[in-house]
Amino acid sequence: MLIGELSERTGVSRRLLRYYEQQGLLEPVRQTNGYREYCDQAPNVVGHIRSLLAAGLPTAMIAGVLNCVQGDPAEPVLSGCRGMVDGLTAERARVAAEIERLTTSQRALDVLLEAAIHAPE
DNA sequence: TTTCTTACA
DNA sequence: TGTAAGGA
Repeated sequence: MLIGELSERTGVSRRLLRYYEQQGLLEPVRQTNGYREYCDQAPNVVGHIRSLLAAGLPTAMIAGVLNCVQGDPAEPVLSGCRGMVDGLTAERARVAAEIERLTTSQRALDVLLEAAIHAPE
């Protein structure tokens, strides 16, 4: 299918679809006229890209994960990506650290707000 | 009509 | 990201 159809079926703009290609996330073949030709799995792949992006994964890592993610984006099926586990584990650790940092900020704000409640006008 | 690339707002 | 330009 051409970019227009893929765009309609995924709700992702043509512009963004071309951007995904630039990032190495999608690799459509080119017709003789230069038009991008996407495979039947493209809609699913785009779905995976969106969920992976939502998970906060950097595009560089998404490119790798896409090679072993299949099926409906709602219920991803992973196969043969043991090599990805380390990367994903590291990413999870990064997210956990971020949560800790934010939690610390939240506590600091709570202390301030608590003090504000008792502060005189 | 649809798509392509490049580049600017 | 949207959009315009200039082609195919």
